[in-house]
Amino acid sequence: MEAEDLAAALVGLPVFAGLNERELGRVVEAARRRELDKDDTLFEQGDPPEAFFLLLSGRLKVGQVTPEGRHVIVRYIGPREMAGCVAVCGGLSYPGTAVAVEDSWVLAWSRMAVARLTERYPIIALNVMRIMGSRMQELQQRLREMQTERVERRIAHALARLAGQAGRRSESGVEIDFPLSRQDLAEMTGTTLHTVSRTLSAWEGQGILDLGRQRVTIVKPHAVVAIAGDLGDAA
Amino acid sequence: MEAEDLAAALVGLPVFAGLNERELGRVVEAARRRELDKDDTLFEQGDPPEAFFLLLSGRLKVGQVTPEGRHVIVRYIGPREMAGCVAVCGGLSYPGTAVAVEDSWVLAWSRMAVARLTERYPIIALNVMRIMGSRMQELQQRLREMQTERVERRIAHALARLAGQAGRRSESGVEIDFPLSRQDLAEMTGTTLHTVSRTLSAWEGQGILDLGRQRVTIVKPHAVVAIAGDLGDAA
DNA sequence: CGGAGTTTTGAAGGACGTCAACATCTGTGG
DNA sequence: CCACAGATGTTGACGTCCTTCAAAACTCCG
Repeated sequence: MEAEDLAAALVGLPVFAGLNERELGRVVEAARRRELDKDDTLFEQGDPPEAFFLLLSGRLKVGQVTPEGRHVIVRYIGPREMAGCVAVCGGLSYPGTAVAVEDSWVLAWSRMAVARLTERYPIIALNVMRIMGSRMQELQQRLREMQTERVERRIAHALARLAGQAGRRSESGVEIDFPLSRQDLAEMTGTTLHTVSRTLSAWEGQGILDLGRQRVTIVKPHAVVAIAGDLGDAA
Repeated sequence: MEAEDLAAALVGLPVFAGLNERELGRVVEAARRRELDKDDTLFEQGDPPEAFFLLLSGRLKVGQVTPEGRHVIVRYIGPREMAGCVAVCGGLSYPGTAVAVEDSWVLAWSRMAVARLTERYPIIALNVMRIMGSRMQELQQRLREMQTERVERRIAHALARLAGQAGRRSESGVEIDFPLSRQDLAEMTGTTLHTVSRTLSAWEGQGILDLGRQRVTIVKPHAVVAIAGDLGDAA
């Protein structure tokens, strides 16, 4: 990919909204490109934040490990999304570990480059502020779900969110477009892989889902939304 | 309180770090002061975000209500802390409702004033970015707790956090310095007031706490931290 | 003193985690 | 090409943490 193409890829991104083409070119020049193979680690929980990333292609999984060794998935990051922004915004370390769940390409700006860019183009700081605001709303919503909702609903919510982020229309419905295990879903929703397995199996029995190894296809999206929403059953 | 005193009150605040006294004066001039009586509402969930606030004195409770009518407390805000920042940072509405739990004073900047100030003093945007970064870390930590920890520990965590934010040394220990009901603690930790009552009573029996109506005093802070940390019992 | 809000405590039931065993799939190497 | 190991997924039984339901005691305030 050439520099011009990269700049083109940045057009329309909320982070760089308000910059013209030439300015985008400058921004791209300050970045390094980096390729990640599946299962490669981009940054590790606790590391000093050296860079801020933008995902060009592929998909990342950001997770945390508790002192007791329990794994939690904070979020998945798709193409044209940022990663590492929390840490670079003044954090002392990355709060989580980012791993590629597919082969991926990222753009990386060093901490210094970020400082220079935000100084030169203050609008970037405003854009980041806006994006972090919406991420905080998202986090607050998940926190509320965790506090008030049953496991079944939380799983439905997670599936609905994933379908929105990474859903691909297939012949039988909407397929989550990256390898997603029962364990992953459990770590997203604060439950166990057993409960996830049971729940998904039940839904498959009702024709709502089509399941495979590390693969979920939503056959009846409306049913999933209904479960996530407020209806207890959705036959 | 006079304008000069207000400017003095702003010195040392992370939001306005990097501004000199004269600039702080300008910032103060752009704000309106507002008094809140106990139980007054500062802003309501869903309202369009009209202003951004800084708490001068007193204490606010930010909560959300789910579509099903369950209440969740997002956070408490103490003196010198910001409120409404998520919404003003590009949100379409306030994500929660802010209510004064004590008589309070706030400084309020209208949305337009915020836009003018961040344009004139870009460092403010950078500061806000930093603050939001640390708040996001805090939120992620709570989310992790909700997913991995038992109720008992979550309550201990909540108490430890509150003691840090609003603890006042009294003769018998550290007292949470504002009215805090069992229901409030339940809404912070995702449980019921019954479970909170039972848990706190047990701890009082062990001499860890001293309880009253809407009042909690931590007699043995180390025991609370131990429960929150990793030890199952703390006699 | 009355009444509303808060707190305590008991009992019963259920949602979900834990433990255990087995099935299935994938990739690797002989 | 097949066998095997390791990862992943399924399912059942059981226990328990916690919610739900219920009732009573307590505290503050007018």
